Amino acid sequence: EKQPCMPTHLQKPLIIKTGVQFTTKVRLLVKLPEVDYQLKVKTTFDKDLPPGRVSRQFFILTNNTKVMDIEDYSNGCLSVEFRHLQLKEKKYINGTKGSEGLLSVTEELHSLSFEACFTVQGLTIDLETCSLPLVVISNVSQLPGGWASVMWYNLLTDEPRNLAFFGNPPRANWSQLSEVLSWQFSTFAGRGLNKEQLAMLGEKLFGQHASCSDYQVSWSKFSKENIPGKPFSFWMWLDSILELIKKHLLPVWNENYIMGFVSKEMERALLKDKEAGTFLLRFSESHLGGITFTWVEYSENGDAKFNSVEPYTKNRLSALPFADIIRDYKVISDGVVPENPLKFLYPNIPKDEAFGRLYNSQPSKVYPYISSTLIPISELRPNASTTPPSCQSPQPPMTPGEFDVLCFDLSDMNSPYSE
Amino acid sequence: EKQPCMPTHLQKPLIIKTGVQFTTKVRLLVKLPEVDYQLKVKTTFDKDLPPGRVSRQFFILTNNTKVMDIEDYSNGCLSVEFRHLQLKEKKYINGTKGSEGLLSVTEELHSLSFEACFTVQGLTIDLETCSLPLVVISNVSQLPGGWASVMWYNLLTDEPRNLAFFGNPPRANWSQLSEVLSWQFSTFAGRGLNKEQLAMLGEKLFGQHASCSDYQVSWSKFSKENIPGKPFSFWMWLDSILELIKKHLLPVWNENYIMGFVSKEMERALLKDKEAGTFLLRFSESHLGGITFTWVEYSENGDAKFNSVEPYTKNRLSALPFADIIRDYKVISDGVVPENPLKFLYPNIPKDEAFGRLYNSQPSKVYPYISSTLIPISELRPNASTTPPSCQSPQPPMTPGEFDVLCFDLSDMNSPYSE
DNA sequence: ACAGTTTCCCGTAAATGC
DNA sequence: TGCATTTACGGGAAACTG
Repeated sequence: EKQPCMPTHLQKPLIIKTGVQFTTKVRLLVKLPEVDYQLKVKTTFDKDLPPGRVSRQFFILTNNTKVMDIEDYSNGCLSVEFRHLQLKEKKYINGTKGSEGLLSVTEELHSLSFEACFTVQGLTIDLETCSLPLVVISNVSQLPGGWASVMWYNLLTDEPRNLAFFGNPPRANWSQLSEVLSWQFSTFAGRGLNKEQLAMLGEKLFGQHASCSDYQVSWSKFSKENIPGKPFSFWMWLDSILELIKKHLLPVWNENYIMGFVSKEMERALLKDKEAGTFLLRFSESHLGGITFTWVEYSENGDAKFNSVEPYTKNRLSALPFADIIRDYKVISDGVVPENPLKFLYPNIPKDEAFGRLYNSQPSKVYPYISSTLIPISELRPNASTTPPSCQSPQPPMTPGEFDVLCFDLSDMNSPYSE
Repeated sequence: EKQPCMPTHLQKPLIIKTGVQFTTKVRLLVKLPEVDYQLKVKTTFDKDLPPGRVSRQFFILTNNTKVMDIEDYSNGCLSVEFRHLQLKEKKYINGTKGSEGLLSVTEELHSLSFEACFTVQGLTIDLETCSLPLVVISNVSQLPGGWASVMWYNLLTDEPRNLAFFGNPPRANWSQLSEVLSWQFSTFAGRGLNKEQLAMLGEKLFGQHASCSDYQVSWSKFSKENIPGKPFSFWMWLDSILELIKKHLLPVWNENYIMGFVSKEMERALLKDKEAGTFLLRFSESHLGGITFTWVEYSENGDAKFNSVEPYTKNRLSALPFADIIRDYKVISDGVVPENPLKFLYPNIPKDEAFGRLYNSQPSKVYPYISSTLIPISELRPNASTTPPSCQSPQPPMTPGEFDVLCFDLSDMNSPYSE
């Protein structure tokens, strides 16, 4: 006699942080006859999990029952919104933790259940439904891992609540995955990734075999294994860049001035033979969340020389916005007057024409003080060098594909991390 | 038959933040005969307060009883340490809040009580004692206000628990107060304030009448009223500087390179006739937690010209350490090659001699990148000016007086804010 | 010892209360 | 409405815990 209130469509797992409030809403899609009594809904965390299935157990710290109400703004159906819900971990549940120690916390999927019971014409009916899969984290530092799970789940299954998904996660085709990655950028940074940028990402995952859009990526390779020679996984690296854009590079990114994902080889191929002082902007591949610029100049004998500045990370960028860095960057070679080597944004846009609108208005007058600003400089000693390796080929931007976002009909989650 | 376990000596109020753990320890100074049973101590917050006396009420969220133990490292007396105590505010206690709405939260004094009961030879004895006065805050932004209360209480009363102290707080003699202020700096920043620095502070409080060491300062003038023309009180200003020193200027302050508290008039009097490029370091009087440098230069006709840079605040200083700012500061006047105008720390110490040891080691090589650093610059347009007013006279440093710190015998508090 | 995970708590921002 | 105070929670770091 327990029966799901409604079949639900494709549901996305979302992320909840313990100790941080979230909101969830349940809507009754069937019209009940004669609803003149109160319909109480109770929400429970991980209600139906066989114990031991997940290694961590949580409970709802706050009030978890509420009476349904007629939705004011809609067609009069019943709904209830739980606010200020908060999750807390159950500690020391009979000795030790559950079995699946193989999964990391962000691979562990959970769910919220909703129950209601009512009697109509002498017949008692139990309604029950269950939310989308959820990832529970305890610190925002786990958010990137949580997002990786969300993406992988959405991409690779239509099952509404396969909580064991990460026990044996399927591989993704690069053609699908690259679309999702581009969608991340268009959703959170306002502009997706173009063909060349995606090609570079594919190359990072597969090596030089690139192009092949039906290569497959394993979950592990995507977000768990470190990139060879680096102390972080592919997704951790990519997400650090997404964060950098969101917090410090939004206008520059949206103007499409950041080529960003381009190999060092490609970079050289592009800049070679461009006018001296032509530069492009590229994300660091060696450090998390860094952006650098590379410019070309020519020695007396005509040899191209490529210089890249030490990547700027969030700390530096919060001291000085990136456009201002580009405007003010100076190189001092051997006591000569400092000069800004950045003249043309690749392929040939005069710097101020590209970035002019993005420069910060100059320091306010703070009478009686002399205003002061920070400027980024490099001092060149005549004994540095850089290495040159192989090559490849990119081009202009393309519109990111649309990612199919489906709605969650019956219950609607809202945590700070839900979108 | 309730009797205080021990008279206690001078006790200092300390600061507890709601929701943040603190520790307190009670020691039984009388030796009990035949202690073969467990002596349980219970701690209560604001136990004896007549309701309505304070406007906010709090309770101990965590376990508040514990059994006394023989202190291992000492002479075998009984003691108990409560850890992980946490305070939470009682909400909506019978309608509205208490009466004393006149006091701000940091003026409201509270206390912790400790009770124990034991039976010896058929005689039941209740022991009870009560902690030092306490200030309860809910956000670290209230910490400066809390410290002001702690200082005023310690300075002006010997009463162990006059919780009504701020109902009518006495005035302080400047001679006492200045000693306490200096002690704040020597305790938290490693170096106290000298005679000249204190004179400048006195002047700020009293105006030009200064010198008079028996001037009195009211509690309100010290920490509640704003300085005329400024949006902050004297103590808020001073504390912002203390914080700036603690976080960003410790070595420079301890080397005594920051004159800091010096009026603009005095500054000019000092720098006048010093060699061009002589500078001194001074805290901003117009903004909270700022430090600036002022240097002297001379025009062709020999007139002294004084320049002060826009004060550096914690944000700037966390992007670039202050010593490096001094090392790298450059002024660009009308396209001429940038020059560092700072040559000699007042009175005549060559800059690098003074600050050399404090400079950050130069940027690490980040092959294959060109390392980069931020430098502070000012661009001078030939239309700025500065104002000159009156004068006075400072000199070299003096050792700060010792502040009489008395121990708390019976119970010992420990919160992150207790010292 | 160590890595994965959680807790702690400052500091900013937003919300709340008076 | 404005100011005083509290709550919220990201982010860095420490503590925990197998």
